[in-house]
Amino acid sequence: MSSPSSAPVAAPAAKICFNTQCKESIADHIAPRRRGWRLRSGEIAELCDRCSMGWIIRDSSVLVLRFGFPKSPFFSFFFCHCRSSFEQGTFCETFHSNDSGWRNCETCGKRVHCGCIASAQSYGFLDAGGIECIPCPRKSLATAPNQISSSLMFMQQHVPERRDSPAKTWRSMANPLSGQWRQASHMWNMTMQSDLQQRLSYEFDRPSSIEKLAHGGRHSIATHEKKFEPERKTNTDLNNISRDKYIHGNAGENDPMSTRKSVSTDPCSTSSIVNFEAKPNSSIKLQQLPVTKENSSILISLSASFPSSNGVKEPMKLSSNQSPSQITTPLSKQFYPQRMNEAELQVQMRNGRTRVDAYPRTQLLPRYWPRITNQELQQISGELYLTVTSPQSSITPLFEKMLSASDAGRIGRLVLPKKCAEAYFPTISQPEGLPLKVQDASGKDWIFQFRFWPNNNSRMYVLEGVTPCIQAMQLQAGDTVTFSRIDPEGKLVMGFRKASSSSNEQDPETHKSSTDISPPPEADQITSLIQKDGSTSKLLQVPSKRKAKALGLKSNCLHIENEEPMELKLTWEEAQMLLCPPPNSSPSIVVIEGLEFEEYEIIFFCSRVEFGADSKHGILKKRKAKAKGENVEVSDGLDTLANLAILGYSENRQSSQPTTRHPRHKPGCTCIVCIQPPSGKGPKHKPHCTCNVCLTVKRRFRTLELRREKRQSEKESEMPGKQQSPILPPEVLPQPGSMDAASTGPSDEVATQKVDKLIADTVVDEASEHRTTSASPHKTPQIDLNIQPEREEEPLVQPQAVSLVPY
DNA sequence: GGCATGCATGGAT
DNA sequence: CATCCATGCATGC
Repeated sequence: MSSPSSAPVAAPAAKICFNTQCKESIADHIAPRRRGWRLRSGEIAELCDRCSMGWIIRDSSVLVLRFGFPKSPFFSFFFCHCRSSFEQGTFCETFHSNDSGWRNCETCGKRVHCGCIASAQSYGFLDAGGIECIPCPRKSLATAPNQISSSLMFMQQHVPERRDSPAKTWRSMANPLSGQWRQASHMWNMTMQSDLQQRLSYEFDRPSSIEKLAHGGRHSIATHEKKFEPERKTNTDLNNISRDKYIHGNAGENDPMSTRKSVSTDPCSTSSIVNFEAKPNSSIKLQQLPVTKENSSILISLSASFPSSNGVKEPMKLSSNQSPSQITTPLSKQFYPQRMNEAELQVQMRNGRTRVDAYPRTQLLPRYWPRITNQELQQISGELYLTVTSPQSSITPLFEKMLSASDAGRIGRLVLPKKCAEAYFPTISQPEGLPLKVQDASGKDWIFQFRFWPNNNSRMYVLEGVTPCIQAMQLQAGDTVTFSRIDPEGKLVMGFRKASSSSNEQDPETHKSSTDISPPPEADQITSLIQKDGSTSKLLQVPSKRKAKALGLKSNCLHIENEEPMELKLTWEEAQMLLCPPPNSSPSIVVIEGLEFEEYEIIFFCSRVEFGADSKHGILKKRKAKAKGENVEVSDGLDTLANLAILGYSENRQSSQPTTRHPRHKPGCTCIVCIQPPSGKGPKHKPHCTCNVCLTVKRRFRTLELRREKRQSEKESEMPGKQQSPILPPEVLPQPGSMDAASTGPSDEVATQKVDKLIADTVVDEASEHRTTSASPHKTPQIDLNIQPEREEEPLVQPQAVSLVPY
C-alpha cells in the first residue's frame, strides 16, 4: 500500500483530506491553502488542516522561530498539527510492509524499506552507494561523534537517561519526504538551551559521563559511549559519512529519535522515539541545520518573549538570520565554549562539525546546570541584551552555583566548580589568574579575580573579590548565582536567584501537588487544553517532572517544559503556509520589486518582545470580534506569529533588535521597516525617503489602505444592519497616509502598543482555538505519506507571499 | 588582633 | 576509589 494509488484519489469536489487516515472534509475556503504533495496524476493532494500542517512542517527547515513554550499558541498550533499528522506514524509497519522498495542495509544487511516517505527517516544514503539503516549509523556515530548533527542527536538520546528527571519523550514523526524530512527532522533536534544544552555539551564532551546519563543501562547505547575513545574519533570514514549525511540533510538517519529506541529494529518503523529532558525554564532550541543549496531558503529567526509564569516578560532572543551555515546558535556556543573563535566556530558549523573534538572533555555536575529562568534571563537581557549587546547577541546560560557559606561569607571568595571554570572562564595557567569582568543583571560591571590554587594535583578555582557583588545582590548562602555568556561578545553575565524563590522560579510546578494536574494559570494552559484533547498524550506535554512522574507519563512523546523559549526552523514556505489568510479572502497578485506575491491582506503588527505576550496577564486573550467576510482584518494569532517570525528574518542578524523588517526587504535594507524597532529607537528614514523599500512600503500601504476602505464601504453597504466589527480599533488601524516611512512618532507608538495588545490578545486565543479544534487523539489522523514527491514538484514551496501591512 | 591569602583536609559525590 | 569542593587553618601583613 505504499503506492500513491492506494491512497484515495484526491477528490477536490468532495474536499476530503487526502490522508486516508483522516478523510476529514476540507472546508472549501481552506482547501486551496492546504496542499500536500504532487500526485502522480499531477494533481496536488489536498489535506485538511492537521495533515497539511504536518506536511508542511516537514519541509526543509530553515526558518527559525523561537518562542516561549508552550505559551506560544503558535507552537501549540504547530505541534498539534505535527502530532496530529505524524505522531502515530507507524506508516511502514502499517501500510508498507508488503510493498516494494526494500533495500538492504549496507552495513547490517537488514532489509530497509525505502519506498515510502515515512520510512525515509529510517535509513540513510551512503556516499559509496546503498543505504544504511538507522542503527548502523548510530553505531558509527558512537565511535565518531565529532559531528554536530550526530553528536547533538546522539547526545539527545542520553539526555533522558538520567534518572533524576523525567524523560521528555518525543515520538519522532514519520517522514513525508525523504530528503526533506531528513532535514526537517533536524528541525526537531531540540536542545535545551540552558540546561539540556549544557548537559548536552558536557555529557557529550565527557564520555564517562554518559555512563551516568545512561543510568540504568536501559539501552545498550551506554556501551557505545564507553567507546568514546578519542582515538576513535579520528575515524575519518565514519566522520565523513556522518558529516556528509548531515550536510546533505540526511542526518535524520542518525536521529537518535530513531536510534534510541533502537529496540525497534525495523528500520521502517517510524515510531522512533526520542526522549528529551528539559529542565524547568530551560530553553529549547531546534537545532539549526545546514541546508543544501536547493532547499536553502529564507532563514527566519525569531524568538519571542512570552510572559513567564510570574508575569514577567521573557526575553526575546532574536538570533542570527544569516545564511544558515553562518548561524551560530547559543547551542553551538554552548558546544563551543569560549575557546573557539568565531571563525573556527563558523567553519566547523559549516562543516557540520562540533567542537567537541577540540574541547576538553568535561562534565558539569547537575547541580551546576544552569536553570536560569526566563525571568532571570529577562533580568539579564532586559538590561543588557537589547542595549549593551549587539543585535545578534544571545545569552547562553553557562552554569550556576548555589552559594555556600564560604562563598557568601566575607572572605569574598567564590569557589567555582572546576569544570565550569575551565569550561567557561578563560584558561589560566598561573594561580594568580586574571581579572574577569562580569556584568550583573543591572549592567554593572564587576571585576573579579579569577584564579585558582593547586589542590591535590588539581585546581581549585575561585572568584575573588565577589563580596561587593554578593552584597549588592543581597545574596547569602543558599542563593544561587548564575553565569551566562552573551555571545558573540563572550561577555559574562552574572545573575542570581534567591533561595527563597528560586525553586518556584525554577520549576513552579515542582511545588504543586503531584496529583495536581491542573495547569498553572498561564504556562500550562496550552498543555492542559492539549491534554484535554488528548494531544499531549502523544507529543505535546508540558508536565513538570513531578507531575510527569505522578501522572506516570511515559508516553512516547515530547515532553517539554513550559515556558521554554523554543526555536524552530522553518522554511520560508513553511512560514508562508502558516500564514493562513482570512477564510474568505482571495489572494491578489502583487508585483513588488519584480517579484510576484500572492497577497492576502493581513494587518501586520510590528511587535518585538511584546510579540504575543501580555506580560501582565500571561495568558493572552483572543479578540472576540472577527468580522465575517472581512478581508482586511488582523491576521489571526498564528498569522501574526508567523508574520512576526518572518519579520524576524534578517540577513543582518539584527536578531536582538526587534524590527519591523519585512521579508521582502533585501539584505542590508535600511528602510524604516527594517530598522525601526517598535520603540522608535534607532535610525530612521526620513519622511520623504525615496529609497526603494520605503517607496514600496508606502505604495503597498496605500494600496491596502484603499482596498480596506473600499471593502469596508462595500461591506457597510451590503450589510447596513450588521455591526461592523473591525478587528482593530480604528485608532489602531493604519490611517491613510500614516504609513510614512519615518512616522514613528508618539501616535505610532500608541498604535503600536495597541496593536501589540491586540496581537497579544489574538495570539493566545488563537492557540486555544487551535487546541480546542485540534483533533482528539482518537480523531487524530495519520497521514498516508506513501508518496515520495519530488521537491521540485512540490507545490508547497511555491511562494505564497502574504502581504504584511506595516502598521 | 584583624584580615587576606594560600594551602590542606575531609566529607561528599 | 578518585575527584571535587566546602571549609578549616596556617601564615604573613
